[in-house]
Order: sequence, then C-alpha cells, then structure tokens
Amino acid sequence: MKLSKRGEYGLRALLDLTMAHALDRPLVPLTALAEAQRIPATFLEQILADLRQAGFLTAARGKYGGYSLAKPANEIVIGELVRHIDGPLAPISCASVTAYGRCTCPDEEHCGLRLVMMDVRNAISNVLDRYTLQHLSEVTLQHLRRDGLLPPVVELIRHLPIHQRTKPVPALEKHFHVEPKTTSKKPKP
Amino acid sequence: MKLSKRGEYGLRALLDLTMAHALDRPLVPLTALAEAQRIPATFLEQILADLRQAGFLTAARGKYGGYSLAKPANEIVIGELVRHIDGPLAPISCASVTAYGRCTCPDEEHCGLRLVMMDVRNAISNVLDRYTLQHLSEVTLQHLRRDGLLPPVVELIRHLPIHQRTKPVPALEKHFHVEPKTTSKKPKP
DNA sequence: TCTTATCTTAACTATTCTAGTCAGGATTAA
DNA sequence: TTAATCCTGACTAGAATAGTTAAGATAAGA
Repeated sequence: MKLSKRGEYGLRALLDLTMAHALDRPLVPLTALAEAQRIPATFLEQILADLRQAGFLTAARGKYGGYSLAKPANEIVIGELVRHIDGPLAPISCASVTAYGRCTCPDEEHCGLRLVMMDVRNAISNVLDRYTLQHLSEVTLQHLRRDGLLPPVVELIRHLPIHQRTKPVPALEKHFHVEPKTTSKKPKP
Repeated sequence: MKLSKRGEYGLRALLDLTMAHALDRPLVPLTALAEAQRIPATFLEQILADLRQAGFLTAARGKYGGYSLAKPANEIVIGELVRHIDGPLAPISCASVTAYGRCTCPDEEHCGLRLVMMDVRNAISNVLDRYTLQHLSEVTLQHLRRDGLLPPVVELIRHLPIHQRTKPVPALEKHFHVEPKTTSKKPKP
C-alpha cells in the first residue's frame, strides 16, 4: 500500500510551492524546494519536469526563474497527483474505478476479495479525492503559525527579488497576433 | 497503493480454503488451490509455507495431506494477512500505527502530507481490519449459491477421501458462535 | 516394503522497479 | 557575457517482484 519516494517528494515539493504562493512567493527555484525538503535536487528535477508536462506546474527558465503552480491550489486534488505519479489508487486492477483491468482471478464476478478491495479503493479515494493542495497548505501553515514559524522554503528564498515573470495570462494574444512590446519608458518620480 | 501478487494469491488461496472448510472439506492440497485459482503451484507453495510459519495455516504432509486454517475463519482478519505479506497499511512510514518509522521529511510535526496519509491509513484499516476470512467466505458463497454454483476448489477435491488427519471438524461451531476454550472447567452434565 | 502424493527447505533466476546520477544544452536577468 | 536557472535524455546500482528448480521428508495405501 506504499506511496513511492517519487510520490512523497513530489507532493512535499508541491505543498511547499503552495505555501510559498500563499505567502506571496509564487515562483520558487528547484534548489530551494530540494533544500527545504532535503530531496536530492537532480531527482526532484525529474519529478517536477514530469509534473510540468502533466499540467500541474509551470516553469520559468533563466535567472530568477523557478516553478509555479499551473492552476489555483484548490483545483489540484491530491488523488489526481497520486494517480499521476504512482498509478491507480485501487490495490488490485479489478477494483479500480479510473483504470479498471481484469485481474488474474478466474471468477471475478463472485470474488469476495474483489469486493473488499473495492471498499479499500473507495476508502482511499474518499480521502485523497476530497482534499486539495489548498487544504494541505492551510493546515500546515496553521500548524506552523501556532509555533511562530514560517515554512523553511520561504525562508530560503527571502533574499531573492520578486520577479513578476508569472506574467498575467495574455488573454488576447491567443486570438490575435501582436507585435512584441516596445520598451515604453516610465516617467521617473 | 498496490497489493502484490503474493498478497493477492495468498488471500485467494486462503479464501478458497475457508470456503472449502465451510463445505466440510477442511483439508485442501496445494495443487487444488493452485489449479482452482490459476496460481503457479511452486509460487503458491512459497506463499503458503510462509503463512504456515506465521501461524495462519497448518499443513498435513504425505498422501491425502494438504493445508487447513490454523484458527477459526472469523479470527483471521484480512488486515493482519495483508500486513504479514505486504507490510504496513500506511502509505508512508510516518503515518503507520503498527509500524511507525520516521520518514525523510524534515519537519514531521507540521507536515500536512502526514496528516492526510494518516487519514488514508485509517481508512484502509477501517476496511481491512473489520473483515475476516469468514466474511469474505460468506459473501462469496452467497454469490455462488445465487447462481447455483460451488467453489471450483471444492469440485476439484470431491474425489479425494476425507481424511480425518486434522482435528475433528467441530460440527456445532459452525452453527453457534462459541468463545475460544478457556482453561476453566465446565461442569459436565 | 514400495510407491505415490503430499509438504519442506533452500537456492537460483529473469525481469522490472526504484531511487537516484550524470552530461550537455537552452533560456533569461543582470 | 556570465551566472542562475530549467530541459532532455541516457545511464546505473541495488532492491523487489514473480517466479523456477532441486533435493529432501513424511504419510497412506498396495
């Protein structure tokens, strides 16, 4: 019934990212996530690259780049993350709702084991599909606040400038071709 | 969140054994279990040997030998079987009740991931620790009866003589729930 | 006693999975 | 131009998984 290290690391990193976002640091470099959670950086790189390709994250390259959540934290369900990283929730394939497959049992229709495993599957889903990154972030931040602490990852990126590279989504650019912006000069105060 | 093949095969074989017992065939040779469930016999041999050493089964060697449950089916809890074969129910060690171990996370005390995984662990336990082989056997037999069938394993051993090598089948225990025998002597009528 | 059916034990193997590492490249801010 | 970042793909050591193989020990029945 194990969650893999990949899964554990991925979730921990996303949780840090969510908390950082909640504290106005929506862009976090991988190194900070890896250091805060003591995850081997090159391994985490793999994991986050995968989560980006799956649409959970966005990344900004280059100096002062990093990762951000691709959607609001309350739309990222833990169960979906676990399914993406570690596969179906059900202990055996014939008990899976989202990824049903026949098991090797000769008579699935009458199988009492299948019934109990379907109950297990639903019990897991009732937890993991109920909560989002938002929930985990809130409860963790609340615990930390009670002890007067901030998430370590936020401490680690305090010194970095806040770069507004998480540009406002260019709604019109998707519909029109527009010339690249000419550098308009700001009047100095 | 997977159950291993070992776990699946072990549970299927035990369930067959329980149903056979319920139908007055408490002693089943490995070959019948393997054939009925389409499990490689030599692999199942390994699994049952382990379950015997763990005290869930007894074995009778020699001709007309086989395996039997070592205790009444209503005392063999599915969760314990799964724990024995596949390890703790909790997805990560820091969420385990019966086998707690620190995970690699730097701040377990405030970890929201741990909380959700403890909920998952409890949800799994609430299913697997509630049901016994007796329950699974009953529901499976009921399904089979509804379709006018017997468990294949029982068909497979019909031709074998019933050898009273294990303790006499306690006829009344099937009809009444009786407490495990205590050492206190009851007055004889 | 001999044969046959059964469990016992231990070692062996092939494949896949896990948990990473490593090298080189592309992109961006300063 | 340089430093900090993400990107991609290949690589690997070790463990786990799912078995197989071989040489016994035991018991029933002829």
